[in-house]
Amino acid sequence: MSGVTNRFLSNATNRIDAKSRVSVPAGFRSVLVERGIQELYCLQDFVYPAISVGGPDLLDRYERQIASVDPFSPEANRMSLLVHGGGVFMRLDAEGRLMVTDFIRDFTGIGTEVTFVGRSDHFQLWQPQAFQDAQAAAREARFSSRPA
Amino acid sequence: MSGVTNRFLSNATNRIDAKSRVSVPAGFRSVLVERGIQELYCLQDFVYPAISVGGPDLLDRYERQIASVDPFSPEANRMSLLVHGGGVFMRLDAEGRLMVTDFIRDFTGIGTEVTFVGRSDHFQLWQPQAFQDAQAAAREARFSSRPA
DNA sequence: TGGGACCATATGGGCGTCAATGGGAAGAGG
DNA sequence: CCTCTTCCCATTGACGCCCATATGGTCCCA
Repeated sequence: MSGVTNRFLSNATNRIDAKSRVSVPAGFRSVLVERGIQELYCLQDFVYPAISVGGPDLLDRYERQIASVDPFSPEANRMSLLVHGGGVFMRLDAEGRLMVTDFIRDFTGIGTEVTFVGRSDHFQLWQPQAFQDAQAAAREARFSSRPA
Repeated sequence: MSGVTNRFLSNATNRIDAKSRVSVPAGFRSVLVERGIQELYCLQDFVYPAISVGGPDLLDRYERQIASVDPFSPEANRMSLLVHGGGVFMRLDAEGRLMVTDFIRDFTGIGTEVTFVGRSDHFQLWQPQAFQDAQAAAREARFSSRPA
């Protein structure tokens, strides 16, 4: 079924407080509950300056990929460096907020606000303007000729 | 299963004090406890300028790898030189710190700070900047095939 | 149909606990 | 006898856990 509560959809922008916390949009939180996700696995996106956030299954998916090659190969070493060394587990506080660490700030350029972007089976953290730009660029590339 | 306390994940950078000690991140320490690891086996990574740290099982795994290739190959010879000749056992002190020896400094270029990098079944010690660079390079190289 | 009670989300901040760090003193080894 | 290491305790700063407030929207009822 294609209900609304079991997928991460749409986007929202929230403010970061003085303690570097930001509320995860309520809609996303209910998806997390729906999916029984408590531990959040966070990883740098491979293409965009964004942090991907999902359940442990997100990590599983990458690990299966690693397992498919020789574990001692430089290839596997490189993947593990990103997936294991670059990935972080986080949890939300009682109010459904997460910490915006330097790890997240440095990679995304996030300053005072975070744009949450649904990606179906996970969601992402973006610097608001970067998200606008990337979306505009994606639109541009897909529908090549369109006057603004 | 992909619990959080039974694998080494994510990364953290800690300072080395005047006595050349550095705190192992609390998260990593609990994984060590979880796995019943007391003696730490350390050796040089085959690819990167990093020291790999794990339990005695880490040594086992490398020995099996050596055994799986032609024992007279330059490859096996080289691996044995590193694994058997280059490996070191260490222990943590009561506060969960380890000594940063010259063996570690020389191979990694570590100066005043250490970046601890989770690698699932073991973790690594990196010079902070070297880790940043290696990760950026790995991301650049990306995967040959990507998850759907 | 307009007003108001009610509710959920987002946001702000206090406070206790624990990890990270620094340094002193006792013990082992050369 | 001197140095290097190990054990122990003190400090501090970050993070988790808790409760308080604001803001916007919805529903109910007059």
